[in-house]
Amino acid sequence: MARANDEAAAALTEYADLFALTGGDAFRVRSYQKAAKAIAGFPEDIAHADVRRVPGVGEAIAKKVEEFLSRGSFRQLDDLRARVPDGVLRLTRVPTLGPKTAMFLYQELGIDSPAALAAAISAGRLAGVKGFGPKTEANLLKGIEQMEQSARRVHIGVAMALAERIMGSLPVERIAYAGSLRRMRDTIGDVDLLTVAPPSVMEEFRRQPYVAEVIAAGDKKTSVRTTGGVQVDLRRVPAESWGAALQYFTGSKEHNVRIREIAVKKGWKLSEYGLFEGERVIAAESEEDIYHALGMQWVPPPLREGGGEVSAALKGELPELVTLEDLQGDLHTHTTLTDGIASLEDMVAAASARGYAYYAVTDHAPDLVMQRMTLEKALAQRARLSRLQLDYPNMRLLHGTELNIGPDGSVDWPLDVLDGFDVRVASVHSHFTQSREEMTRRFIAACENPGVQIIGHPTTRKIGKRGPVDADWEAVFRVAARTGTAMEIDSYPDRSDLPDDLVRLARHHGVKFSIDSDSHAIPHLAHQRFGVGIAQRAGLTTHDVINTWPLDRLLEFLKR
DNA sequence: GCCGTTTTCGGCCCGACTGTTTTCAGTCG
Repeated sequence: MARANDEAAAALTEYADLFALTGGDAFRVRSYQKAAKAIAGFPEDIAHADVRRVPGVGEAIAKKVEEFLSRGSFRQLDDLRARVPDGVLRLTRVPTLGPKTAMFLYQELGIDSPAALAAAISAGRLAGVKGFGPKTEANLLKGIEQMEQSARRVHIGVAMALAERIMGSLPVERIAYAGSLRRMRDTIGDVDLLTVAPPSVMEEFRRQPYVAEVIAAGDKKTSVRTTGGVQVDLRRVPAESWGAALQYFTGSKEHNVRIREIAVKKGWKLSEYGLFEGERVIAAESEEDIYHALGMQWVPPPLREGGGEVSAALKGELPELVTLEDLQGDLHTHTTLTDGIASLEDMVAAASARGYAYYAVTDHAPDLVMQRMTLEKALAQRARLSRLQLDYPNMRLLHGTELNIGPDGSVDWPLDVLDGFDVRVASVHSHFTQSREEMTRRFIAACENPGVQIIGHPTTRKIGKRGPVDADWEAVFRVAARTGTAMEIDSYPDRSDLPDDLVRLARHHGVKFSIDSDSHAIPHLAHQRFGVGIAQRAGLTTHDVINTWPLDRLLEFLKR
């Protein structure tokens, strides 16, 4: 993972936001945003490649990025940071609150953070202020509350990239992540790392450029807050206790309580140093040995949530969970034809390098007006794809589309046009606030449409930004099962959608799933691993996941 | 600030929704 890309992209995005706040030209704002997106999605590490080769990066942005790479910031960014308090930037993270409003609140009322805004609304200071009626105030308060709830936690994409960066930065014999990250939870509070290394690793860790603040510094455990605001705990463990430490620090707490009870019943003791009978070590070096010694199957980390997995493992009845290697392809991806940033040819080449048996290109359909799709463009893409197929004898290219489920449940194209696509994903992209009844009717109508095969990112949540839509999911899943409509597990980490509780519910009703990346750039193809984590936590097997199936069986299913 | 079989200037994704307004600004996807 090219981390320099992500950091440079983050700096440019921050600059774009600050530039917008200070009244900068909107087209330039867009240029910075576009360049940031392109840099984040650029397959090569820009620390070692010329950033001018990234589309959307010209001389001016290249200079900024180069300065950023050499010293962690650039002059124009420093200037704007000095002019706009950090809290004002955070104001724009409140849903429905954009740059204009944020700057107005700051300059006219001295409101310089979401917390200050909440206090001002509660104190009635916004009453009578032009543009702030009762509904706006209520919406803002709700948005701030949502933000505060999700603050301090990051989605798995951020946590995983950070963990992998840290692991790569320390020259140690052994290092691994534990905690909720290893359990592949969709949000992570702090990152737990275990290492086998000499004590000097702690000082080396504290000196790394991503460390903003040292919270605790010992020779067994060091805690820091990173520049991104995430807390990271690094623990040194003895090599002979590696498995016990991994087990202990992976959790969950509920899971570990159950495991320790079993040990105690046998007259043993389980700690982060091992499984002991008195002084005698029964197992400690490997996690598998510990579980086996306790008379149970090794439990895959995503299942370790205290939800019946321990009794299942004792009976030897854990499901054979779907794995990343089981996936034969990806059924939801984009290209530059709509909002992707890599060409059809490049995306297909990257998919082939991942060894897929099949790969679907599903650019947006016309109803999402901003994407400027037309039937002519879609058909031209189909022709391009079939020519491209000749170069990939081992991978079947599927021409698909991501339809837009309108407020009434209808989709972009009539049935005869839909029939021409191999893969039809349909997703909600607007009207998120419909009532439960309307939303339920909307999804049911989409499931009953014979032209729809897969419901994309069903709840449409964006972690830390937007909650899930409200629907009677049980009713939707019943119809999906009856009509053979698959639910997507969208692996894009800020979506992680469906969430695992709804996956369990859907599976209970007999629904099948498609674990897709929803890629808009080449590196996104690797996000499928996050979707597999959700599927594992929900107990899915290859039986449940249509894109683990061989092509023939998949196509048969998609015929409905 | 980027880009160019509309090419070195003048465009740049565009329409809809929301809450407020009494004709529209701001935000979003």
